Amino acid sequence: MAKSENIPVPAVRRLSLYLRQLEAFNEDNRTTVSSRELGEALALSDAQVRKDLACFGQFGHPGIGYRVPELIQQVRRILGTDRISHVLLVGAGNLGRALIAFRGFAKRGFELVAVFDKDAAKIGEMTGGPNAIRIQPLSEMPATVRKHAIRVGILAVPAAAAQQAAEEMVVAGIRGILNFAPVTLQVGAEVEGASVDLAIHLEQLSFQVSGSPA
Amino acid sequence: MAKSENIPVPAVRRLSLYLRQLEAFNEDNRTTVSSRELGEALALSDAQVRKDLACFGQFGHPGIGYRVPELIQQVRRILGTDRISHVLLVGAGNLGRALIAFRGFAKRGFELVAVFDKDAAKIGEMTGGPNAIRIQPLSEMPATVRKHAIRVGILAVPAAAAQQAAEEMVVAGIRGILNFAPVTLQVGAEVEGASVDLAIHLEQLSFQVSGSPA
DNA sequence: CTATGTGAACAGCTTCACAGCG
DNA sequence: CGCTGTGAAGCTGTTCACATAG
Repeated sequence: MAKSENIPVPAVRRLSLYLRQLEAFNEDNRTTVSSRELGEALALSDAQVRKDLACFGQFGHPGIGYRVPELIQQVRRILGTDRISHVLLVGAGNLGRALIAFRGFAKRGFELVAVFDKDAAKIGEMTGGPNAIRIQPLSEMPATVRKHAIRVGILAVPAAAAQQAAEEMVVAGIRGILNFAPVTLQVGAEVEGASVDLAIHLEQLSFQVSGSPA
Repeated sequence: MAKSENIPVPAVRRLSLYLRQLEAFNEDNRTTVSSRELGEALALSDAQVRKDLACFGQFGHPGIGYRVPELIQQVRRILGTDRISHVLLVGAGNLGRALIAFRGFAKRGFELVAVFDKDAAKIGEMTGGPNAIRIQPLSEMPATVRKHAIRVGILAVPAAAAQQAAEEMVVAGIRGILNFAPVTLQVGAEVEGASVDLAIHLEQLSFQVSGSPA
């Protein structure tokens, strides 16, 4: 039975990995999978897989394992990606444009419906590449957020502009920010933040590669 | 004194955050910082900051705090970024090109010195934008890795090509892979891996935004 | 016999609280 | 005094081992 409280944060992170792997199994027409198989594909123990899933309900079938399509549906429901979520982007620079062209979002239940930039020269311009979309001024953000019921936004502006842009996103009604700028955003507790800093990931690898013995 | 063993993985992750914040303080010409101030800027407790740093040595000065330039130097040394590290990129698609144009690497001690792609049509082409660089065939990777003493590589190819590309990187001598493809790479224990999956980060935000009360 | 779900044991990380130094 | 460094305590997450179900 679902332990509605006491859900470890790491378990939620792994839930996304389970979903990704389950979808891979599903495309290979696997119908069931055991906790051991799922764990092996993700370098986790079987017990870990079972404990994580047990946080949210009883999805397994003793002697059988987990039915792949069923579990996919359940995990999507838990993560809130069983319906399409509208997402916006602030910052149409190099990274922002790469994100617009990225086709991986739709597959996972996200649709990029609006792009904003501070630079007046970019406003109104259509971005190139696939999924082209019109760039709007920041002033239109509150209305667009309301219109499309957007809750999550991606922030891809230079470090110096990030804090202010984040504040404008919060004012516009954004509840979760995926931040690509190399700064720690100071936002209220009512807003969730997640950061991706490319240089930091390289640093971590650098440490691991230097530190481990040959 | 440095506890040369028993270094918590989370402490190493935070080390990169400390460095980033210290550099921000340094640009504001702050000369010293206390564990409390450093922690506040990163939403961590003062004790956490002290414990983390104490894993690697005694850098603080009682009554004063930490001297900013001194600590920056120490942390860089620990992370292995006190010298420039050469990095390669596999995959010159949308994301790859955005990474090539990204100026944030150099500031943190990384230099992108080579780009590889499987697509014969792209070979030899110079990428556009800043930091333009020639695209090489995968067959040249082993020689280039040796020539530039490259240890870390960025993998930015489609999911279906990622595993094979990763294996070629390992054969070429790469020791750490930063993977942007939405798959779990199966690599030997002698190779370090780190993954960035944009859809997964959005999923996590989606969960947090849905799950928390209004 | 296979594979889940789960209490109990274990390990690891964080917080606390304070001695000690400048 | 202010602030670090650190043992001890507390807490959270993981692994183990087994009862249970198909």
